[in-house]
Amino acid sequence: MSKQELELIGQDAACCGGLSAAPLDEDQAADLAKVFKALGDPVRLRLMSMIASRGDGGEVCVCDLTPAFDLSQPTISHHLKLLRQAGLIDCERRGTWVYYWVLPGVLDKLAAFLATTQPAGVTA
Amino acid sequence: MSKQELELIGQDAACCGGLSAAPLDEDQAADLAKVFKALGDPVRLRLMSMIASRGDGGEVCVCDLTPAFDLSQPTISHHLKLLRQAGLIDCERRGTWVYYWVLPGVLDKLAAFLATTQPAGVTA
DNA sequence: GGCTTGTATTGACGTTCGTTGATGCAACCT
DNA sequence: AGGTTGCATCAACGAACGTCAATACAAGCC
Repeated sequence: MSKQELELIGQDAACCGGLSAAPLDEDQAADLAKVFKALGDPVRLRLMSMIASRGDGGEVCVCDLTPAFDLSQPTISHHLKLLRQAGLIDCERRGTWVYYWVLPGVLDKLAAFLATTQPAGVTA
Repeated sequence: MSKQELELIGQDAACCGGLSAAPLDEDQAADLAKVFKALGDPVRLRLMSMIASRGDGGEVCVCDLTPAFDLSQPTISHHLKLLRQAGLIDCERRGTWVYYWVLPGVLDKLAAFLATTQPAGVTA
């Protein structure tokens, strides 16, 4: 159930000094744009927020997410799939229900990528 | 020349505790999604990076941005307009040329919004 | 004035995206 | 086994997006 994420925030965002450090090359830009594009939809942003606000290691059942929107169930499922393909979240089926959580470190790596003041000691 | 930005990263991202603090309401999500959508294109990400890497208060002439892409001049102009409407950059015409710069604080506010570990003393 | 250069806007095109109803699959319960 | 519930996938639709050629605008130069 959990496969095919991008795992690009590790190499690109963390290592290469961030958006303001130096001009991105085409590949870095293409990879990172996928992540921002995934966050560039109100429904997906709310989904991310609902999942992320469960705290570290927290999980949310799809059955708790869907009723918060005026959208059909396939639409929510589609947005969750996009977030998963962007490497932001992962999921697991337990019995009848499917639980989603935020992949650890992803949001902080993205934040570090955007920040203009680079945190000390990130050279490694 | 400089008008019609969003200026939403001030109210939403900074004040309301960030993505992981609590579920976003629809309005916050809609506003912030516009910013992430603006960053969700490889060309616009590279443009942002090229402008932001000029440092604090740094400016870039359009004539330095356009030749870095295999795209027509109107396309670059269009992407710059979207970044400006998202409240990320601003511009000014000086003589024949137009210079762009990153609006101060925007990237750091976005980074703070994404970070799961909220920086201390942001309650005000 | 006209000519040239740099940038923005317009109008059109093909592609991608967001959404839905219908359907399929997985797991539980009699 | 059959029936029910939760979630994913499929196929199709309109809307939004990225791109371009053509055009318009602004400023400098002759």
